[in-house]
Amino acid sequence: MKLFDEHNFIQQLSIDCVIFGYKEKELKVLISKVKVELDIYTLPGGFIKQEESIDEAAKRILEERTGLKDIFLEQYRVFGEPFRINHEIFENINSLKKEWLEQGVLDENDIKWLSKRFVSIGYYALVDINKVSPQKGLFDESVDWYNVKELPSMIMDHNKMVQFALETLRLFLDQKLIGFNLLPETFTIREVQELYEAVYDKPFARNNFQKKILDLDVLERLEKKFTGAANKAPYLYRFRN
Amino acid sequence: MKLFDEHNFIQQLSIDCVIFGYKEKELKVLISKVKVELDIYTLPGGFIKQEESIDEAAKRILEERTGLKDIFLEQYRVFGEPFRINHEIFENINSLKKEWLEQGVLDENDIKWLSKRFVSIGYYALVDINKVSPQKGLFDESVDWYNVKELPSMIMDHNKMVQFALETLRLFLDQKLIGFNLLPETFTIREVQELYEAVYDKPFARNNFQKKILDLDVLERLEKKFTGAANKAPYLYRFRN
DNA sequence: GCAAAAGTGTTGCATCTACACCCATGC
DNA sequence: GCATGGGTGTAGATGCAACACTTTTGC
Repeated sequence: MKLFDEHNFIQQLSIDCVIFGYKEKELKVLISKVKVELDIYTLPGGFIKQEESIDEAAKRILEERTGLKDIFLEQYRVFGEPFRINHEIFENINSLKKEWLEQGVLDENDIKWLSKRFVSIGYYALVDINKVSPQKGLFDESVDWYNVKELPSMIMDHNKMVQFALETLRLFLDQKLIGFNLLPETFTIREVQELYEAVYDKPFARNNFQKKILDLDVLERLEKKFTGAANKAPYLYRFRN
Repeated sequence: MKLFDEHNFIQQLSIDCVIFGYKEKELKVLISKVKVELDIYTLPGGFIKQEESIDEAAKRILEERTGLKDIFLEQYRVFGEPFRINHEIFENINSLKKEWLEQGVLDENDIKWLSKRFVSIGYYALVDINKVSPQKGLFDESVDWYNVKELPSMIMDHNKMVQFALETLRLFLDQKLIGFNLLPETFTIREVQELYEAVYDKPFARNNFQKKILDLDVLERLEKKFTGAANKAPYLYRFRN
């Protein structure tokens, strides 16, 4: 089955997404395990159709893996070293290649197409992890969330891609107030603080943080949240757009 | 003469450079006028060879037009709308196309190659304008410096590309101390201030600016510069790396 | 001396940080 | 009452902007 060719997609150009989620005080990244006997991990990625913009392509790729539309998503850097070739997948696993060919998942032209050098546009996305049920792609054995501090070793420069994405996230978290994309609809200030601490990997002073966030004047105070714990109930907040 | 094909270059992917220079209190951009009867202007650009990284490609393109090596040069954004096709050049100027074909500058395959949709990686460069003698590319009638505030209307989204490059420059001028790349080897504080005023298009308070720049502790004070003017001679400074 | 521009110092305001204190809740 | 965590207030430090003043130069 001919999946890829230059009439449908732009050749040698891909998009890879660093999808950030947040849960249990940990910043997490969505990573695919490729369906091969070796343990090969990659960022969710895809290609650009001839008739769509790169932003639309990134949106499509994201929707395929997360089921979500209308997500915060932005390009942050291009990765274009000449060694960016999928050696790991398309050279060292001939048995699998054979299987794919036999099952008609791919044909020889697809393999050739995929084996070229790729320049990849890095996008990063911020999602509410509770709304996502990760979807496997064509080549995926599984798709899972990993703590950004304990990532598996991925193909090519994908680990470096996450590093750059994290730096971009840190740069803009405050500046553009994008962090709320990682939280559920309502949340307490402490939860915001714990998110910030996960992103920057450092503690913040509780009271000053509270003041700083409230002074931004972007949160709407709702009712109190009774946790059952032996202390004052914190207020819930909602992000005003 | 077959110039372009997918064995030498990556298809449908280009690099466009916003080359900033500074002279006479004006921030300038290097722009090509294309060798056609109409007035068509473009940013200097080029393609990526199969064996080189995108940074190397950008460096090569920059060197071709400016003759300079070791220049500050960084990617800043990818432009990937599906309408990014060279209509202006390759559809509305059939007479010229004929000429090129007859003279053997290009062949039909090259025209086809160039007529596709291109995704373009935007790079911006900062150069000492005095060291540059702009070189014409293959399709250029002329290459000149234009005040960033009075640019001609360029093809496709090239004006927008300059706008984004300028925003990136403004973001990093202070943060990364890259402004000194636009100045000659030695300069006065006033010259630095005038550069900043040109970039941000707003005035700065003289004495506070001086303090701020010197407090950065990156300048080395040299001898005084006697201008012949009826006032105190300013010191010259050199940027310490 | 005087005008012009360089260089330095000072004061006030806004912002950030550290510390202190009171409030609500369950046991 | 007491431990726990939420919420608010205040003093000190730091950084930036506005203003004032002195210095050097050529006429």
